[in-house]
Amino acid sequence: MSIYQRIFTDVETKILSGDWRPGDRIPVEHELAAEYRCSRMTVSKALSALAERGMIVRRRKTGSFVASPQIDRTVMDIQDISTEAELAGHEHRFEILARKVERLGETEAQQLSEPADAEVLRLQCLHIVDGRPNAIERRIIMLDAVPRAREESFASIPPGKWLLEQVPWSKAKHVIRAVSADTVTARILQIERGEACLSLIRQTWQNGRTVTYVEITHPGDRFQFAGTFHPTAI
Amino acid sequence: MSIYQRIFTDVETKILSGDWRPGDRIPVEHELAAEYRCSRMTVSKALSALAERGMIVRRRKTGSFVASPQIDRTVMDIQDISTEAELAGHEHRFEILARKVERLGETEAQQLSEPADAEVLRLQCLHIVDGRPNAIERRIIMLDAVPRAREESFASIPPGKWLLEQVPWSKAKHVIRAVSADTVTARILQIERGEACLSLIRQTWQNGRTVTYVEITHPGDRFQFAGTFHPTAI
DNA sequence: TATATCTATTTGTATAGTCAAAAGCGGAGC
DNA sequence: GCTCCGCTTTTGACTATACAAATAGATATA
Repeated sequence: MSIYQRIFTDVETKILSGDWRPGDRIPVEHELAAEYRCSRMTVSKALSALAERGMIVRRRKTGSFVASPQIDRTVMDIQDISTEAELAGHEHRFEILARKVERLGETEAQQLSEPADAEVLRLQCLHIVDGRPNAIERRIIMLDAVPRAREESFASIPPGKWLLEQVPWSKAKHVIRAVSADTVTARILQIERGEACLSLIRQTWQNGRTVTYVEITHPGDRFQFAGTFHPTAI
Repeated sequence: MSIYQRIFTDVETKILSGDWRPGDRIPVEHELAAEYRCSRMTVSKALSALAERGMIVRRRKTGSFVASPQIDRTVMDIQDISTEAELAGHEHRFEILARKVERLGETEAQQLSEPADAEVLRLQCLHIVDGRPNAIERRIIMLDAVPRAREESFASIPPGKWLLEQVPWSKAKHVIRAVSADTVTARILQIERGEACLSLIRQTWQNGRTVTYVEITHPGDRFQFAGTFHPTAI
């Protein structure tokens, strides 16, 4: 393994493990060069690669800092409903419909590839954009991965936003489907039973452990996912 | 603009313009270094960045080559129905339902941000996977961007696959929605009218010019998009 | 003929330096 | 107080060079 790869993965690991938190300053190039007994060029190559991936932010004179965790925006321009809604200039609020701590059932455990008795926080949350129901969020948070969630009421901050601030992101899986609204969903979203809904399932990992699993169901006529992708310039 | 950025964009432009085609060999590092009057390190930095983005492939002793164009697989694991279906081990065939050359209408022109009188090839195509209708593809190909499409019948190769082989990709926009099947769509896909369908719209550009615009409609119960994304290692 | 070995080419990694650009900071002058 | 100037730190770009690793192709050997 080359030196700059070692530096890259060492720094990446410290960030993903939460050892270095967003905003923390990373040792300056000549310090890392001394630590790894290599030239500044080699350190620079590793840090530049991390910066390109958005893991860190570099500024002359002030140094390099751990960036705020966020799902890769080049992947899909959806991550957190409240942020998205506000960016688009809409009024957003939410209601927690249910919140309980329990253990994972057999079927779900298999679905998540997690042990059946794992303790989880189960949340159900309704998002309201511009006064109309916009999405139902059904979420499971693994309590061994995010113990702080046990004390959080989510009264003033939606779960998705809270998690993004708490947990550095390392891997995510998305599934997008079209489904017909069942009776319960239709009632909550104030739509007709059988209407087309867009369902997004996302499972997020940190260092191989599941952090959260969420299914977000939108009324099909009121929502769409959009993203522009291109090979970014240097 | 720095030297390595100039090299990067020069090579990128030659590839995206079709000047250098997939498989073509790129001048070796010392040739480019002489051309740009810089050191080999600088050339190396530019070419490595291109390799990381998947624009070129580098191999010791043999040199660097233009990679085959393909939609960034980290973005979304869908690009071309026939390739996807075959990779997943399904039997795939397709039928061209309509094919005509015409000029862009006012509404559509606005939607695509293209001049209203632009000549286009309009295609409608049904995809059948494992014997069942899987998707309707409604496609517009801009004939000034892809003149070769005028002579192509698409009898033996589906339009999506053909385009991927012809046109290098530079930018794409996706919109995913859930829609209820209208009468025509329902009849073609052999589903009930009003059933939930997953609609994917993709517009692809090359050097700022629209290449193609396509809407693919899947039966909601038979299809989903999935993708795993993580910060890739060096 | 088939296989092993050598050689030349090309990329990959690293060094030790230079100079430049950005930007925070303190002090001089008003 | 405020503005401007120069100092210093840190990153950014680049050079010239060195050696290593991979490997296609030529050559030698069994």
